[in-house]
This record gives sequence, structure tokens and C-alpha cells, in this order.
Amino acid sequence: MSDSTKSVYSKDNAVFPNRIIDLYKGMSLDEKRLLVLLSPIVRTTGVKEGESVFLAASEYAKECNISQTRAYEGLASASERLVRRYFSYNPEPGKKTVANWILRSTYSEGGVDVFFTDEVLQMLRLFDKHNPYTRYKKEIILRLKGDYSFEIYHIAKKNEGLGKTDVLLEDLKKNLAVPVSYENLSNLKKRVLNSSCEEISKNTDINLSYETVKRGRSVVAIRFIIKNKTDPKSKVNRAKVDLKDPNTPDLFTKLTPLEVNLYAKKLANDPEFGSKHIEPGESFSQAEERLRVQLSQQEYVQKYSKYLKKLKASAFKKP
DNA sequence: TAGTTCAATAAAAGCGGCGT
DNA sequence: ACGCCGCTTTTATTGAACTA
Repeated sequence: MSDSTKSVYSKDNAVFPNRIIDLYKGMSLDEKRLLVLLSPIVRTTGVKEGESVFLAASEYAKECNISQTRAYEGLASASERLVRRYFSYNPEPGKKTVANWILRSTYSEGGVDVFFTDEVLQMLRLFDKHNPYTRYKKEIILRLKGDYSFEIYHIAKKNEGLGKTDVLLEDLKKNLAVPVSYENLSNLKKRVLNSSCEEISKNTDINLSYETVKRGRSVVAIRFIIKNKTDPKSKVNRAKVDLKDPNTPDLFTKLTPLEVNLYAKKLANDPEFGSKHIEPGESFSQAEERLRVQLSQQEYVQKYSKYLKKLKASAFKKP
């Protein structure tokens, strides 16, 4: 691993300018993932318009924690669809510009070459006080899978410092490009807000909730409440985190989120584990979901450590 | 044999509608 | 506003097959 990058932020970070109004709008999960992964590559290399940035399918699979098979298809379709995708931004107050993300992309030899426009290349590099930006660890946002989770997480990180933010309902719906049925607020809550907040709180570095802001009787805005789980300013949360590992008996007291995902899946499909710890009638995916929650907690990691060790051992030896 | 594609299957999202 | 049901459509996952 080389760390010779001259940029301020390491390759772990995806950084986007706040001028972009509708980042991720209308994108499939694969397109969002691709964009997040390309952001640091663009930032840390000097490619110009006419030159491409390359992402290998194998790397895509690893970063997104998906199968190699899925990665080929995801990457191929993402690179194709991204060509037709555009975003809008305010070059100055009162003006709105619409622009394409990329000029073209070619899929070959197990990866994609993506050609960005100069405009976008600049946007993905220029970050200072005149060009406010939002930054997050790509590894964290890539854990998200829900349809609007990337968008909501982006909004949350953009306003993390404030602890909360109000988004006009109309703006939210427009910038998320939600289907018409979401004009019905209960649908919007159920399928966008609740599910995204839940997924984000469960899987990322922030706890996210929301409440409605009313004018008269009608809801005009959504107020997102954003709390960083490890923010030293909030002592309550801090204490919880510190309590987590009073002692560290072995490697398996604490799993990284990536490992949680990986082992939840492996355990759910492991026959020996299943015979003891999976209820009859519980599907593989249900078990996996349950394990994902449980494996985030130390007590369960220890409880299942026997199986985890077995899985870890078999992962390293090539049969 | 690693890398890739494909087709079948499973799961989740979308969407209206209904009762409370 | 909210939760729940059922049907349709979209997306993800898997294992087997192809190929260079």
C-alpha cells in the first residue's frame, strides 16, 4: 500500500461538493457504489478529460462485500447507466445548471474505464471554504443497500455538525426522485424515511432519526436528527463505546462491520451452526439478518466464537 | 483454472387498497 | 395517520456452464 498521495483526504474517503443538489438521484445501487469508489481515485490521481479512471471488478466485489459474480454484472450495468445520469448544481445563487456525470465508459477485462468531464473532475477535487463539501468513509456508506439510504446518509453527513437539519418535503421528494405513490406521506415514511434511518443507524457511524415539521396541520418538512455514535461531545454515547471492550480475550470480541456482514452470511449458511442456532421455520435470510444484529454485540460474538473460529480457519486454507 | 456469463430462484421494493 | 394485505415488478444471489 502506498500512501504517497498528496491530497488532504486519504483514499478511504468519498468527498462531494455541497453545490451538487441531487447527488445519487435516480441511480441504482451499483451506480452509487461506483461513484463512491471513483471519487477517491479521481481525487488522488491527476487524470484529465479524455483520460479514464479504472476500477476492477475484483476490487469492486471486495469493497462492496458482494460476490465476484454480482460484481461483474453490477459494474457492467452501472458503467452503462451512469452515462445517462446527470446531476444539477448551483454555480451561483439563483442559477441552476444540469450536467452529465461522465462522457463515456468502457467495460472490458474485468473492470470499467470511466471518462469524466473536466467539470466533474474539478468538482471532485476542489474542496475549500469557497467550495464546501461533504466527506465520509467509503467503507461505511458502502454497507448501505436500501434504495434511498445513500441519499439520506449523504444529507445526514452534510449536516452532521449541526446535529439536525430541516429538509422541505417538496425538495426531498424532488431530489430523491421518488415514485408518485410517495406523495402519500405514510408511504414516504414507511419506505424511505423509516427504512433508511433504521439501516443507517444500524450500520454506520451515526444514529439517525427524524420528526415532521408542520405548518398548520400539514407536514411541510422533515427534520433529521443526526448523532455521531463516537462523537466525544456526546458523553453518553462515548461511555457506551468504551464499555464495549473492557478486556479483549481473543480476536473475536469485536468484529468490523465488514466482518459482521461476512460472518452473518457464512454462519446462516453453515449446517453445523444452523442445526443448533437456527430455528425451524427461520429462513436463511432471516437468520442472516438476525446474526448481523447479534454479531455487532460482543456477547454474541463470544457465544458464537467456536463457529467463527472454524469459519475463519477455513477461509484461509485453500482446499 | 481463474475469470466470466447465464438462467433459475429467492428476496425486496413498488403500489394500491382497506380497516382502524 | 398508521399498519397490514396481496399482487406485480425489480433486484440480488446462486450454481452451473462456458472460455481463453
